[in-house]
Amino acid sequence: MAGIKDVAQEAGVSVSTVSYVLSGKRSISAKTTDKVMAAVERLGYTPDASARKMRGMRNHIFALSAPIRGDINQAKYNAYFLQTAWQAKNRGYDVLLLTGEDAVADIRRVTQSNLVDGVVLLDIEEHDERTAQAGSYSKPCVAIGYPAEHEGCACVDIDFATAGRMAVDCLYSKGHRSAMFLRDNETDCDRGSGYVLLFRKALLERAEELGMTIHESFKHRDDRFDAVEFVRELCSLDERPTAIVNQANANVLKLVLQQLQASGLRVPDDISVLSCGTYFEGELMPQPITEMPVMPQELCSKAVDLLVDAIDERRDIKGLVELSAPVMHSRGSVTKVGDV
Amino acid sequence: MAGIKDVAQEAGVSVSTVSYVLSGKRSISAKTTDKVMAAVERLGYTPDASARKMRGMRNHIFALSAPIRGDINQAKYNAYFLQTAWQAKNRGYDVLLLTGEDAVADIRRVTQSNLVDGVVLLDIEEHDERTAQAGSYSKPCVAIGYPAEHEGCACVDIDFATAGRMAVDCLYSKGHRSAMFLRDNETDCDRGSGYVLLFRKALLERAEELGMTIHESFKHRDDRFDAVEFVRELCSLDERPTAIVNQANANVLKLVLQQLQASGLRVPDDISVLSCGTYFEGELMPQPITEMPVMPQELCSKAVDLLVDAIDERRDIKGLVELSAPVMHSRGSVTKVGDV
DNA sequence: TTGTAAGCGTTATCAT
DNA sequence: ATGATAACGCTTACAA
Repeated sequence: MAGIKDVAQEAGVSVSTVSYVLSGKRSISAKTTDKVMAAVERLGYTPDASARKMRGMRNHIFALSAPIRGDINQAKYNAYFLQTAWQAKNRGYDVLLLTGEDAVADIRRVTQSNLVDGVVLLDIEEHDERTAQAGSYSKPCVAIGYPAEHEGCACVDIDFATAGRMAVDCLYSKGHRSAMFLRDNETDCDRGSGYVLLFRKALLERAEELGMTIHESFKHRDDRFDAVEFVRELCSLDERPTAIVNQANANVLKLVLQQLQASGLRVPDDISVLSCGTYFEGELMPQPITEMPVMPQELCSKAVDLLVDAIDERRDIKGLVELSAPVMHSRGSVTKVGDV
Repeated sequence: MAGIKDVAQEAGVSVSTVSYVLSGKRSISAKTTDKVMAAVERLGYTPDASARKMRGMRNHIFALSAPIRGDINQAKYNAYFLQTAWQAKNRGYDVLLLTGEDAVADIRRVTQSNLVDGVVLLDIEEHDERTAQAGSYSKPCVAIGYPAEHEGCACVDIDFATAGRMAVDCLYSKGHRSAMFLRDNETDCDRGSGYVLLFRKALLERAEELGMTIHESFKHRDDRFDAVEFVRELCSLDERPTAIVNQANANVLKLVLQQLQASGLRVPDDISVLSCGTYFEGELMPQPITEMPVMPQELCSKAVDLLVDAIDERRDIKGLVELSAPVMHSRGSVTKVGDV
């Protein structure tokens, strides 16, 4: 591998001249510049990343922590991986993927050894060890999610409390007085994903305020969702709910939509469907579903911007919380009901 | 940040002693070891990754190239990301994610600057610039896939040619003489994903040999698969095919299965379904489907092993090709037909 | 068993 | 406008 010394020799100049030509940090004569660039070209010289960083320069790498937890289907994080990597590249950073089970240990290892300049946290739980320890990391840290303990890092998330209220308000204003709340299997809740809890709390509270009824239902058999049972319960309720608020994934919702059709219930004529905190972009739904989606692109973009700011501008982002307003994408699956 | 000098001072020994205690490369008295370890603990010392690598040591990072191509649904690569990261960690390596559109440029950048010790290539096309250029990378490289040009790197893949023949043999031996070939929308084919081409070629050739009829069908409207039209065509054929060979993704197959049911065709009584090169583990299929799956775990494991071997043992893996035998997972969706 | 010092490839501070 | 050189934090050959 050709080093800066080889280039200097090839060009007949000193190493510092080569360095300055490449960095542009001082004025160099056109002739010298040409000689050096030619030599660089000829030798295929690329500066060594480690040596460069030894001089106190940035590494231009940050860690992306997405611990693999056996029970969870991780497919939904793919969009976050790609968006983070993409945004990082836009800002001149590479992404080091950390998927080990002991996430805190991994983060400590890569931050303390100066392998990375910062950390992005994915798949945040309500009580997340990674954010709880963030204050002790030697590099800035941004969480995509909104955990209870977040003094040591910045947080970026959708405002799920508002989303919960918006969901109720949307339905209530269209005359709905009773709705089913459809969630994924309980794993996520047990783990305590913050957004699920927040959304549910706000949903129930706002419904209470307005005097709207929310039926919670968990129909899972052998870890699989039972759509037939769900629809059966829906139909058997005294005052049949006129809407479904969905927070489950695409597969579960598809099963429900199918079963509704099989039961002769048309969407939205017989029942409205509103999906929240989901991401059906590109998913093949039987019909378009009105949605307040999560926004991987927006969240990742914000997170990366914040982190790069903290790194490059030495900005202190500890404890910062940025919640994005939920956005309602009307796709016709929610309609008015009654005499409203 | 505490450095090795601080530790040496704190422990009252020389820097080299600290280094040797940590590396275990020479025998140190128990007393000294204790003193040093205590100091390391007290100061929370972690060696600097760059400085370490400057001394010719490995970086213990490799690049994972998965270029974002606008038209493709990247969700299917998630399993490969995670498996690669997981296997890498088992072998003591971290993974740097490269998703830039100009993949070759990214790879050159990280290999030439010694940021990574090796490269793993994902989502390989039949004619892939990344493998075509692999010979000129300054680090070893493994492709998960089997492209035309692969002199400069190692390749790890399922043996899709054999899979194609196995699919035909399986159906033929059960009395099937005519089948529909169901593929994803044509994007993958146009791009020329190697495995799709290989599988199709072998499938058609073997069918020809045995005198079996394969109907190819592309029913896509507005970039969406039209299951209704597909089943209509299936039923309208003179000698109605008794089997479907599927290579499309879970969503497309689900639509077809649904439509078959709607048309009164039962699987496998009225029509057999065999899926190849897919990965339905954990997907919610209406019913279990006999499958020759792709095997992310096995492929990634092999790829990582190969790469780590090349890095740590300086083994030359250029041009190496390792094809895994396809495995048939019988799940009851293929049955005998006629008087066999 | 332990210490001293050279050197890895850069960048930045001097000097010229 | 350019060159010589110290320094970054570590590993290891050589000395004691």
